[in-house]
Amino acid sequence: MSLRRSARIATLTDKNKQNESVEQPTVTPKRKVRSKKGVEDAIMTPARIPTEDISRSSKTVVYEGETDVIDVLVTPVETSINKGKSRESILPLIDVSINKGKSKEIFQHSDGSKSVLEPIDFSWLQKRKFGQSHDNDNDSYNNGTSLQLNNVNEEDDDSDDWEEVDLSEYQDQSDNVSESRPFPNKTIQLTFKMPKIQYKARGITKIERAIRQNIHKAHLLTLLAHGIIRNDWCNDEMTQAMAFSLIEYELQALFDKALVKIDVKHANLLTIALQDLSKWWKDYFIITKPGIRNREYHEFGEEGVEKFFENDEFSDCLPSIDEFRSSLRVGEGSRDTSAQLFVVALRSLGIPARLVCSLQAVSFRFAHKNKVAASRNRKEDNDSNNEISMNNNTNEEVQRTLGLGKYKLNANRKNSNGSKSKRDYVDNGYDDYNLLSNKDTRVGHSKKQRSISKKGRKQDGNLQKSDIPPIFWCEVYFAAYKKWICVDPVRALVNSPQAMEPASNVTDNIMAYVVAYEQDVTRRYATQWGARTRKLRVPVTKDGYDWWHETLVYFARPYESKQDNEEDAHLHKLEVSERMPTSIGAFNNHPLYALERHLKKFEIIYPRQPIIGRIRDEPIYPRRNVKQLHTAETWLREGRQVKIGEQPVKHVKSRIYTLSKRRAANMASLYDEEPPESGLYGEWQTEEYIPEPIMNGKIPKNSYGNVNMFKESMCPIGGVHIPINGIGKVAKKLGIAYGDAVVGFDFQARRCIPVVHGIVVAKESETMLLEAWHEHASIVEAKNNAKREKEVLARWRKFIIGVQIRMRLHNDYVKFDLSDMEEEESEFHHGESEGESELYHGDTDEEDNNNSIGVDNKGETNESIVDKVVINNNNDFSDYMDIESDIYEGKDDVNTEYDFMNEENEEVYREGGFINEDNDTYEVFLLE
DNA sequence: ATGCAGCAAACGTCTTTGCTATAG
DNA sequence: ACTATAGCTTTGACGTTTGCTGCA
Repeated sequence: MSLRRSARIATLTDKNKQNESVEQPTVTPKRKVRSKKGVEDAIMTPARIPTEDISRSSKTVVYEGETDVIDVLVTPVETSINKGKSRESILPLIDVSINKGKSKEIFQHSDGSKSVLEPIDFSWLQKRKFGQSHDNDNDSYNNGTSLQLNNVNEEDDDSDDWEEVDLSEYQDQSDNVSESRPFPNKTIQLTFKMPKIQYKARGITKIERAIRQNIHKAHLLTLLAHGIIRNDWCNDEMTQAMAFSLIEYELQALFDKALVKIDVKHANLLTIALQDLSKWWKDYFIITKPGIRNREYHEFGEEGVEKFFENDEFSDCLPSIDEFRSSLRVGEGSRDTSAQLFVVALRSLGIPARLVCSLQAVSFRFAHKNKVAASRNRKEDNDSNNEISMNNNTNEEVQRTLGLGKYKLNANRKNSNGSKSKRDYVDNGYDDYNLLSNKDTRVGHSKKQRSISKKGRKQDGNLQKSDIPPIFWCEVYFAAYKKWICVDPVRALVNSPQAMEPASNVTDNIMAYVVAYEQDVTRRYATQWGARTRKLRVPVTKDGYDWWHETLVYFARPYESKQDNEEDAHLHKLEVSERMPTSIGAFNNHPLYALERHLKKFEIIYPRQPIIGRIRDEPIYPRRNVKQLHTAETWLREGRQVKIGEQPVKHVKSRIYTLSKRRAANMASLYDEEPPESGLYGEWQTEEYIPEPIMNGKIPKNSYGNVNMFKESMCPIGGVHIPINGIGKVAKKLGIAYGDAVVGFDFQARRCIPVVHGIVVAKESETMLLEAWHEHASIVEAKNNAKREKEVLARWRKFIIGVQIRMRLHNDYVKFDLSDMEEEESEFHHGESEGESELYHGDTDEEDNNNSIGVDNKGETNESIVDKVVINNNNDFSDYMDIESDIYEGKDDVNTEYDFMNEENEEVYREGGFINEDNDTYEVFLLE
């Protein structure tokens, strides 16, 4: 038996053909089919069948998952091809779909070889013509040993891809099913072994990346807002007063002294004062919590966040400024609060101090899978060992969360010696208002008031002396240096910006955005700005949109101070003087340095001096020497031309983008020609395109008979570009020499199509041409208007005649025959209307205006039963809305014909349309 | 354990001047 | 006979980025 298929079964290797005819079980007697020998060995190549097509089609495809059975129902399909251009043909089709929508499947054959199975392209199939008569009908019916797959055009020369399929093997089995009709139900069952191929987990999609980036941005904004609020609190007079009263007089005096004069000597004094103040602060303020920490993405959405917020120990939650003040009063809180209150203290002393925060937004980058897994495992381990080593776990967890690195928390938290002295200073009953009025007595106050101990006060020596970089710290402006100097009160560090940057392997403190309210000062602290830090921030998009910059502008001061300018200059200097990266990879896309190995295809280093360093013997060049190259054509596109005598500085293999080029390349490869290369030029080798002049009224054209007008500057000298499409015809008519102006290219279906916009003519003919154009345009417009008017009137005429016919039918057959309807109708007709008079609208000629269309019945049709129909667009139909809505709701069965009275007691006939309430128009359905 | 280089996969950019049949 | 126009063609290649892996 045989099977008629229109599947393309092509081969990868075996090109031998076996032309065996086959019996046709379906409508068409037999087809010639090409495929590879043996179904089992068949390798199906044609690809790209859209899976939707398969699912929508009537043909049946059964895929039974692990059972590896594919049922294929062969259905004869009648197809008309090419809109009647070609003969109709009948086309049996097979749908083969495997693995639910995967576009490409790999099949393992019995011999172990793998091949790609590509489903059948039905649209392609349907376009193939099938011959209606077949020479070998008898043969095919008789021997029935081979399966012939489609190809209809037996004479077709492109048959190389097609092979006969010997189905004898397969047929032996299926013969048992039915002798006379081998496939009574036209179902074929093909059995394949499922490929044992592990598909790699898909990588990160664009959407996932966008989601993460948005989460990152949202988180940044909340952190930014958090800092703004805390900074506002730092400006609170009351809190400042409280802080001021706490500071010992000696310290205050020291600051007063340092601020007397602006010079280096006094600056040194200020440094000392700051150091002393931080030492004092370190003693006064006890850190009980670490404050904000960076969290990994996977920790969100799990129990991590809730745990984080439930456990007060890890959060830095101060609901209002009251808690902020009380934290100052009590002298304990998170490390963040400590830094913030220190800013309060500085500002209370009149020191210009900025609150600095390294925003810890959850990263939008994707953690390495093993890292995530490791961290999860660690967590699980902890959970499972909970009972056994509760203490250790707590410590570990706390340690991890706090980001304390190698610092071990003291399991036996005792109130260490360090806090003893402080207890003396704590005063729960501190009176704010009292303080305000008694600033002079503040020293006494503070000393005295710190004598009360506070029970339950926790203090951890490790938290106090931890030397890990902070999240919050501050900056003090040194007028003498014209610089902002960083101060970390917790570690009593002054002017050690490098100590603020956490190690790159720390995960819970990532320095990417350092904001000094309100300035981005990241570059002061990030030592590897170009190589590392930059990549942690929301990237600037291709079109130059810098989200972070735009956001900060929104929050920034409306004015720019001199300090800001100085700072910008300083930060820029820092960026420029950043130390070189130490790894090869870090040079890739580095803003300052470049290696030759990272050059892109259209880039070159020019000039190759200076070499500013070496890494593993590779010279390091400044990034500014990396120059973009283009082909001569591309430069022309930019309105530039290569200078005479310049040679390409680089050659690259040219890529083939268009069909014509592909054909040319294929031809060339036949002759073993080398693939073409294109020469690249740098901008320094080019000059502004110099257009050719118009000589003797002749427009200079390119080899395609056009004028290149990629830029307006490319217009031929003495010529003018008239960017009006269609003006070429006019020029031609007038006999004016012109050239089509090519302004660019469109690319579709792998074809390049020049975009012509207007023409180029000699300047002297411009006026004449434009006049002719206007004339031409007005003629065309008038023609079009006349045409349109004619069409409109024709439609109205048709409509009105239709209405008249309908009315007459109604009156003749409905009204008089169905007496019970009459009553009902008459309601709508306002009691008027009997027979023809219903539509008759007396002498209304004078009522016609622009808003009405009156059509006189000139007896052109015998159907006419009315003289005039008025459609008025300007009336307020709201009065009729009730009736209209009745119609819409189907309360009225005869909802096609009504006439109404408008305000002028004028009948308005409306039928077959509806009122558009939105724009108060009456829309008409023209009944064909 | 850490950092680096190379690998693999996904994403995104680059492309740079027809032909034929039919209707009017 | 000539001109204008619709429809058809074939469904990309490869450079760059980025996460992953293995090695030193």
